Amino acid sequence: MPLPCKTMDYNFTEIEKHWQLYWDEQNTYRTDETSGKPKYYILDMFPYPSGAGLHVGHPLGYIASDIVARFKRHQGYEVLHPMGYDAFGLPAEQYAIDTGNHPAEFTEKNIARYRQQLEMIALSFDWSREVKTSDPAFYKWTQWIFIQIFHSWYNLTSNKAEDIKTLIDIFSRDGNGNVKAASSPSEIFSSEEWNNYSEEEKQKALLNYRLAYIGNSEVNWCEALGTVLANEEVKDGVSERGGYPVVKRNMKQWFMRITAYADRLIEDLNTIDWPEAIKEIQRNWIGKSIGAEVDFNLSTNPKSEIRNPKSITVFTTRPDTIFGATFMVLAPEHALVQEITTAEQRAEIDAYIEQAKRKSERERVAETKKITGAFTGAYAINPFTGNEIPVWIADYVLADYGKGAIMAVPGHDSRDWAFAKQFNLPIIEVVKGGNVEEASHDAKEGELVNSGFLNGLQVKKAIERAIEEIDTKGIGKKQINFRLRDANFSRQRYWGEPFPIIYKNDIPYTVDEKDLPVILPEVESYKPTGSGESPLAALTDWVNLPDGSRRETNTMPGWAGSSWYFLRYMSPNNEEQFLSPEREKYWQNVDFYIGGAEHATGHLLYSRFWHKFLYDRGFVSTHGPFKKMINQGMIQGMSAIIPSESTLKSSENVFEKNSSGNWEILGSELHNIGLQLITGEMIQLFFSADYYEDDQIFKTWKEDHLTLRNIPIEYVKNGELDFEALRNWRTDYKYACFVCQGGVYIPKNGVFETQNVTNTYEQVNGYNFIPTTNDSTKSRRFKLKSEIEKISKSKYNVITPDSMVERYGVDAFRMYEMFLGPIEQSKPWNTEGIDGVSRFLKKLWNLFFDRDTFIISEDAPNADELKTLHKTIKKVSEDIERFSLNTCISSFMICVNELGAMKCNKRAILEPLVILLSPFAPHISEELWSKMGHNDSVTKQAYPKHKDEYLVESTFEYPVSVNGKVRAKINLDLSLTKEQVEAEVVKMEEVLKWSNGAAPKKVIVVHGRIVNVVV
RNA sequence: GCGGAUGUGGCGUAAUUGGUAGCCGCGCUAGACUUAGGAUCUAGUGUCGUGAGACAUGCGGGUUCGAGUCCCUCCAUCCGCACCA
Repeated sequence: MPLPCKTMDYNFTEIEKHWQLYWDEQNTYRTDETSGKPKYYILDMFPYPSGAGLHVGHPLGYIASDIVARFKRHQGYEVLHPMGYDAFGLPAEQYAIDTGNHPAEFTEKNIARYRQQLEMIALSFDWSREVKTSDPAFYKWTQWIFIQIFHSWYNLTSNKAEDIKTLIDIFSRDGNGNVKAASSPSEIFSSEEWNNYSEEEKQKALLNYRLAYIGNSEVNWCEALGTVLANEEVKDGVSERGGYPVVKRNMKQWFMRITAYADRLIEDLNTIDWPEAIKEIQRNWIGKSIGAEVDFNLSTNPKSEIRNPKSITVFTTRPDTIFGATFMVLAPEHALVQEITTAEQRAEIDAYIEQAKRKSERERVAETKKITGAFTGAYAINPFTGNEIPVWIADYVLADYGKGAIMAVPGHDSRDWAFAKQFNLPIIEVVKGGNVEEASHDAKEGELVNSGFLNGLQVKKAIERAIEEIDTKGIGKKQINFRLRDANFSRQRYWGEPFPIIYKNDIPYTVDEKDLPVILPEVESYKPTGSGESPLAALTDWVNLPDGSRRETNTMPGWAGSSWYFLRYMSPNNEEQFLSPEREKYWQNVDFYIGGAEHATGHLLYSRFWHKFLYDRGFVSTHGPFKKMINQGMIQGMSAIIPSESTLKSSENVFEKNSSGNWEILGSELHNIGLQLITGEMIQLFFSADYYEDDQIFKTWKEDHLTLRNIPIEYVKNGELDFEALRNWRTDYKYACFVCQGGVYIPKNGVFETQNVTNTYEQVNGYNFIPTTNDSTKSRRFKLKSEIEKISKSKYNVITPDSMVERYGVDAFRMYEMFLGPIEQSKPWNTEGIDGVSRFLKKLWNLFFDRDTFIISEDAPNADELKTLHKTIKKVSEDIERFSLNTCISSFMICVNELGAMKCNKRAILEPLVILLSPFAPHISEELWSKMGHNDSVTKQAYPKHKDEYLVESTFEYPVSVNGKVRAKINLDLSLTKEQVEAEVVKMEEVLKWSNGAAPKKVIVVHGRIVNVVV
């Protein structure tokens, strides 16, 4: 059912409307697991529906994934290509606080706008699978997964998460003494003790082992805002919104024991096809370091008050440097500090601890370079040298990493070195290769010296040897540490998933699964309570249950829903299970994931964590959620920036005639041209970019007088500023004048009168142009300075897909987005280039028309036509596979240019071409397909395959280079051997000319490629 | 400071394995046509030079018959992390 197009005009608006309706009615993009085809799951990252809607940067990844999805359908795959929304989050909450309206209202409005824009650009999503994290039908299952995590523990022996029941069995049989689990510190109990525990005591003990547990943690507390902030809301120690001070505050929080998975999360990175950059960020974030734990005994030095010598355990990655350990440093919070501090040093130590505690986040950040510390008075014994070494405390040692204590090796650690210099502690060289008097030698290479049995060994070997010795002596062991911390899972917010948790006597219990979901209740006020609790805490009726128990009032963080949403798409309407097992079996996991790199340590890490947990517990069958991933680059905006002067008052004159008789605009001393404003209004001067660049006087003047102003980019067309549009933009621009090197454009609205210059007026495009110089080299064009910046409302550089679609159509827009360059690269959006693809579509359309008549020829194609087609099929298919979509568009252009030159309108060529193009430009393809007499959709056709036989050449024009520089060409039969080619080449006039007739020293023939003659 | 990525015409880019650097498009220049347009078509367009030619892929070296591509040094830009022992 083609549109009855009577003319050869390519009317994209009608065509696109028509076919979108058709696809909608036919359910063309509905996914069907029962098709029996092989599966392909291609996913876009979950968008947060912001109030601003989509700009041209957003659809880049969506269009790319859509092309791949359509391509895979043509290839016979059943494709899952869904879309939904990460609908909980801060902007909606902030909106609610500001307006008093429900955040759901704001969210719904934004979702509607997103949906409308996404549908507009013909993304082939199966919309029947749309999900929203804020929908109770969805978050019921987020809560359900939380419950599973809560009822699980991590068994280090089996190296996986297990049902908490298996732990309870172990406890009742053997107690916890021999349990190897990822856990919080807990007291040792026997099976007998366990069995005699009350229910409450049991629950308390189990909480230390659960994968979701309650812990005390420092949160970012912002007093001025009366709320807790997420890390990403804090910048340099102050709140991102408002810039108020943020301090650390200890609060009870839910945690996810992601650290249990640290090693598997780091190891699995080697098995997935993700961008190296993301994998590297995750590796650094998890921060695996291999080293050793070593005990240092405290000295019984008479100066020390220690009666029962104890030891301090440190973690080090450089056990080889232990002979160079000349002092120790503990974190101020270290448990032993109080115990070992001598009476003499107590005051100093207490003062140091006190000031370290008081430091706000901001001060801590600001003072990272200041070296502080205090001596405890205690000494430890270096187990290898036997020397007494002083024990210090300093806040450069972190309490929650390793053992919260280090052996300081100032010769080979720059932080220790700085500390030693500051407090005059000894520095010993133990690895050759630097000068430890001047700087520490941190490099992990060199030969050991001053190190007893390690002398002469290289660092790598020495590390192994030192660990062996530490082990033999029984003072420590090899140890692996991770930088990764357990993930805070509590938010003191309203707009998030409520926890399925009820407290009885302060012990958390999960809500019965049959009572899920725990619905987010309505509240009176969305404002923070000021006490650091979520707004839910104010709902006493909701919080307090009749039996005296109470609900958890925190909500889950944004990443809860996004950690598993990709699984829900497989069976979005299953009311009985979070995921239908048979669907999981079919879809498994995401084959190809496209999105931004900004989620490297958030969503992309947490998703892997949850997925692994679900795998351990048998809910999914794959190790990881996303097999292959690509990060699309950011599209930047092109901002128009104009220097402007806005302080001129009407009473002042603006231009003046200089001694040589030219009209000039000078600095503050300039004024006084024979032009004067008569209305008494303020005027605005805008200056051309070349004025700005070239004029020295102007340059100095601008410092004091000019502001660089962003103006709406849509007022710039083909590099020219639309004066009228700018003047109408803001009322204070009503009398704007435009100054360029050669003169000034003044609006003809009669606001100026002239003195002595009446005759020099020229009428230009509705403006009075007043030349200010006789110098004809000075340009009369008004040029714009443009700058590449992030797309944002405040820069007036937002371009919406809507405006592009209206002017050029969806197909042109889609193709242009891809044409911009490689998908991974960030690049600026420049609307001007879209004409190129727009012309391409018209040229393609015209291939099918003879004047106004649609004509398709049934003639057999010739060799050239076949070659053009098959070359294109080959290139496009290969390029989609390697995700190089910009080069696909080039190939299509070359193809249509060539067919146009051949005036080809043969069905045998154009039919495959239309199928080939349909993933990129689905509307025009569908229209042409149906015009060629087909009743079914082009989207259902098999993708063409190229045939090599049409591509083979019999001859090749060899470039002939002499000493590596191409000097001539020669057309030779490809059947010639290397020797035959060489014989032909050496005879060539050009070659003889460059070799002065002498025989070449050497001739290199690369068959079918190039010939190089060395003379 | 550490780690990662990227540097090619006026602009976006191409060159999949070491083999003709600049494909495709924008812009620009000239011309044609005309219903005078935000249309279409033709030719040209890396730089210098009248020309032969020379020089050109951030800078400087190296390997090679041959380097945008491989190796070394440096520079610039962007993005992570930032006292993690």
